[in-house]
Amino acid sequence: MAKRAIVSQSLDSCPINPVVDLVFSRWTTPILWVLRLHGRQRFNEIERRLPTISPKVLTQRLRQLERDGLVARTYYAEIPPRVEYEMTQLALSLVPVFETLVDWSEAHLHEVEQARHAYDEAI
Amino acid sequence: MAKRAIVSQSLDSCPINPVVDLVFSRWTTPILWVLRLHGRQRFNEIERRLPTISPKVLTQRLRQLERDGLVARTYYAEIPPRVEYEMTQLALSLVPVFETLVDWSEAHLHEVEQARHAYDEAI
DNA sequence: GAAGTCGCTTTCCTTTAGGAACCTACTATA
DNA sequence: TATAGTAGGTTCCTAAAGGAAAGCGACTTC
Repeated sequence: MAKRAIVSQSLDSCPINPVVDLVFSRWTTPILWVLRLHGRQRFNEIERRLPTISPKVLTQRLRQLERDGLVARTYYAEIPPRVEYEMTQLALSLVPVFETLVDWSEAHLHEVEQARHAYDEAI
Repeated sequence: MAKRAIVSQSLDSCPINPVVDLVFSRWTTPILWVLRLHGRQRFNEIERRLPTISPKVLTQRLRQLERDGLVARTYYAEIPPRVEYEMTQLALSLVPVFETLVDWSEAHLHEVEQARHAYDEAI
């Protein structure tokens, strides 16, 4: 808590840092992407579509996304229990942001590859 | 290396993941932001403007940004030595992306705050 | 002669994220 | 009886990131 306060004190000069922490921490964009592509779905469906995520981490990320208001969780007290996850309106408002990133990626990512090769060639 | 390959196998379904790794890994946006705000500058100037970064990490990040083609490094063999860093054209092409993030932040970040409070209140 | 400047590098240490494997209660199915 | 499926929780462990502090070479300043 105190550490976070000190860090943010220096990082607040970068106004996009809160959004980065929110949206671009590990696994959050893949999860949101899967939810966007395949709509409302259950825990195990998400897990199957993200083959390398462990259930522990998936739970952690989904809880965080739920707390941040980006994912809605619906619990059905059936047997066996059923839980469904979906993007919220707030998360949907991020879609244009993602599209901007996809556009940049398509336009410029190969330049990054070139730069890396050039850098590595030059030792 | 092998691990990275396995990970990307499952994360490539999220097409913005390479950009996220590139631009939104820790400290990269604050560094780019400082370079954008204050233009071409020296190592110690960046360090002073990011009070909590350690020189080791700043060096690591600058090298990575240089390799990725986002930052240009100019070395002057004077005594004491002088080094200047600046954004490349490639990095400047990211500015609209950053602005999209700032816009989203201004429009929606308070909703995230509200969602967190609501979640925490509900235990 | 001591200290400061610059752009790092090196070493050591702590923190943290994340993976693996196992566990839960309950039921339907084979 | 055994197995599978449901949505996770728990424990243990390791790899990696990152911070703190010291040092370096070559020179200038006090």
